[in-house]
Amino acid sequence: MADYDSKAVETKWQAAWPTMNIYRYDAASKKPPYSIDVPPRYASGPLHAGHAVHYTHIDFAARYKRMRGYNVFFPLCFDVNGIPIEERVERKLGITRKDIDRHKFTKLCSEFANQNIATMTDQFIRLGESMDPSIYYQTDAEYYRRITQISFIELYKKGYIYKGEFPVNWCPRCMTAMADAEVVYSDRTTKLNTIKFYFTTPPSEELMKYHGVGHDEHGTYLEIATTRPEMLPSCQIVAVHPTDERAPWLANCKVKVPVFNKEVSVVEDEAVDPTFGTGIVMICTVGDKEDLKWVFKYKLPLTMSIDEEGKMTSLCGPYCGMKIIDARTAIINDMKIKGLLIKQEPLDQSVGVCWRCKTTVEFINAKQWFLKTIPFKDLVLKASDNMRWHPQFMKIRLEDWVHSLEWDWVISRQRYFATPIPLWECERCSHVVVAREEDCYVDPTIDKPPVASCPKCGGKLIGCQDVFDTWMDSSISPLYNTFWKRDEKQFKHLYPMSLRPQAHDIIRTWAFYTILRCTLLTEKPPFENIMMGGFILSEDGTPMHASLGNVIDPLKVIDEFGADAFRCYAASCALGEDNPYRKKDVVRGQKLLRKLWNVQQFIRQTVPQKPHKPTQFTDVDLWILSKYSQLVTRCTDWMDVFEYSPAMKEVEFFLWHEVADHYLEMVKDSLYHGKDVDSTRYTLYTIGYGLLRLFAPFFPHLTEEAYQGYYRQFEQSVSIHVASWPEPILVDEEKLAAGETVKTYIARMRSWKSEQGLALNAPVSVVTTYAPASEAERLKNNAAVIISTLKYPESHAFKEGKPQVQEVVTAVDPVYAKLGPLLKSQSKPVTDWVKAHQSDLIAKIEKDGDLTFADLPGMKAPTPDESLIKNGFLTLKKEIQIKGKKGSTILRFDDIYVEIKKR
RNA sequence: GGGCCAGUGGUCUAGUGGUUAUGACGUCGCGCUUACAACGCGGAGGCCGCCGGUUCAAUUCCGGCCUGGCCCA
Repeated sequence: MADYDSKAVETKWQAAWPTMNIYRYDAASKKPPYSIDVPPRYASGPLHAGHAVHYTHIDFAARYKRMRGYNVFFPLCFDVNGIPIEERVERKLGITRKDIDRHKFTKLCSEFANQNIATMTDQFIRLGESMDPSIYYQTDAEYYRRITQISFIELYKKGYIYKGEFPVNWCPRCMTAMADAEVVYSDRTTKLNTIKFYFTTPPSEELMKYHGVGHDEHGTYLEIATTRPEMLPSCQIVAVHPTDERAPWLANCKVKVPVFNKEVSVVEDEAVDPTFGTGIVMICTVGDKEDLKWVFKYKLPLTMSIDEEGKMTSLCGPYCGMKIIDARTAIINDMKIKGLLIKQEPLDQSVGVCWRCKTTVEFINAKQWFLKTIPFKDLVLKASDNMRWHPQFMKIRLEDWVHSLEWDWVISRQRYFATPIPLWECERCSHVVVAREEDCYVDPTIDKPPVASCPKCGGKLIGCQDVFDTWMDSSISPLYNTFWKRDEKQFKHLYPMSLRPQAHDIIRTWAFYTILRCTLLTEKPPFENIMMGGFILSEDGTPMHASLGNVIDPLKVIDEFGADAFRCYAASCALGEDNPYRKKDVVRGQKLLRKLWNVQQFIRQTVPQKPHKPTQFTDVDLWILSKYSQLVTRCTDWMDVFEYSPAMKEVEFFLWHEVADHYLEMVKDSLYHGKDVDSTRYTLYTIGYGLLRLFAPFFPHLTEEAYQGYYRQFEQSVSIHVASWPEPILVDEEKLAAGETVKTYIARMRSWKSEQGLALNAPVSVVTTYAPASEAERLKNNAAVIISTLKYPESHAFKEGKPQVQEVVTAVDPVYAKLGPLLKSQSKPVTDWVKAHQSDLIAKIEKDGDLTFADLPGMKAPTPDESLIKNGFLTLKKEIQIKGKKGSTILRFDDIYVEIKKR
């Protein structure tokens, strides 16, 4: 029979499945829905191994639920808005978005994304994903953006949207706002300048004894260290830590900003680092993110000393119009001349820079649109409590994030390639006119407002130039998927969705925003289960980065080993944990596939027709059917909680060891000689078909090939992927025990034969097997199987008891688990004494047969007469020292003795 | 600096309050046996990250530290 050819088989079924309609969500179906809120893949480039693993995990869930009888909703989808795509396009064409027409630029972005979508769609197919293209969406399409806009309008009507001023990250060279994600950090050395802030009224004399306070001919001053002296014009406040020894004297004092002579107060604040500089900090609008927090906390005016071009503003008096770095030099020089500079020292710091041009990022104040978030913390937390998190601990991350939120969500971006904000503003009075829901999708940079002029003052309405943050699109995926605002019946049927799968790095974004927005709009949490994938690292345990050249291309792996083998690696990744790429698990997959294929070949060859249920079963058949039933139960439990690694491991172990190594060897001879074939063929068919279905979510290609090539002719389902998930059949405890005894007996004899250089089926002249009563009974009942498997002579006999051998006790071992709880602190001296007096104890046992606590000196025995060996406080190690009859060899394992005629 | 997760034979990994720790890949030895030599049988290989604490008993529970990952400052 031919070897398994993964490449040919995978290609074949990947081509056939789309025509078979087996992965379709059927809106008319009576089956319960199982809806998956698939992460719309971001269209900036092809998938890497990490994405491939995540989507494969989702596919496991989809395939499993399909087999469990659900009408599975598993859309193919892509996320196509936003800055990273804009930037890829700019880089590719060597332009900035401002160089060409706005709408031409977005068209280029669209084309770029669509190419990536085509590539990724092909990748999904080659991975064996069962996504449904009939419910396809991409977030930049008008049908999707329409829903984004409607969801915004609904929230606007509820009063949750407002316009406010907010500083944004700004690159003065590229002249653009940017998301935090675009800011990278760079280490550089700068100068820390300690400068004088004079008190406007003389402070308490007692303050003079502390550090950081000085006096000269101009008065008393505070020493403040700063790396940004050019920010002095926007200095609003000075802060000291509340536990600082100077704080009681300093709080509420007034000091004068050097050079600019502006009066500011001193406040106490926990966030001040008392060990940095002089322990006193000046707070400006806005130097860095820490300043921003203070700005909000103290409600400081958002005056800006730097403009959009990175030049000093009119606030800066004589320095107005200078570049930042020139202004810094000039101010330092002026302070030196006026004696305001105490010292300059070098300082290593990490600054935010533009990822593209490495210019230091500044904060620029701009009018922005916000969605209220702070008032809804409890709403989000409650919604998350009503979802099942897998793994559970990931919920903590969401909770930490929600608790740490300090301001509302800025949803506007000064960008092009995203969903337009559907509103117009009056040129004259700033009155806002929002689009009508029925008009969406609208683009206010092109489309006319719903009213000709401002309803308030009659002024001209200007279309909003801003666009939405991309998370505004992706965080309504559950609403888009469930036909919200389009088909009320489907929406009621599908919402909340059954499962949100995602990675843990976007809990604070995708998970948080989705829960927030969907709950605000529907008053119900958006999903019932949330499954968190971990991070896939490179083979050496470091993160994959294009720049490090350690990115794993899943297609290369598939070319070499096949998609099913790659999926084996994916299944071996524990949920929620970071996993390095493990080639060995792909190799393991390849081996496992081959084994599964070969076992299926064996069944196919020995079971020509679907067998009827026999009236009588052999013991080993009942044994393997019981094991199989237990396996089905355990595996189902794992699948239900998205734990694919142990699920597959259990099935793998059963296939390879219980079935292939033991069961098949036991039944081969009977099959070849036509004994008990009804029982065995039925059993083989049952576990063969069952195993194939248990493996189907993991290895969709091989299982389909094996199904179509054999089981299909006897079964109803057009594909194994719509066959029903196996059910347990029977668990017979007595046969389970009997089967284990037989299996172990055969395995031991088999290893012995192998050690002797004998093949498993080489004849061996075993005369008698002795075993304790219960085991002898079980072995005797299965004598035929044992004799035929191990090739014993027909004359071999199973006997109860022991042969005539001499047994010697070689060691007495304490049983810690029994002795410890009884003796507590006495257990160590006792066990040590036992170990030290082996020969005495052995002699006593040989004389009396057992020991009691009274035999162990130096201890207070709670029950002095208790038999220690009989009651399991001590165990004995024994050895056979003399053979039995002449010309025989005795083998022993546990209490079983096997007498073999010497050759 | 903070939150969460992980640290177990060469590599990767499972798991447990009971002293003899699971499996895979690799490696070594032996063996072609009518599904499978890409297979079978066997072997070697571990102070379960480090330091303390709780306990009769800790790889497991607690605290601290170190290293790596994700997120946030």
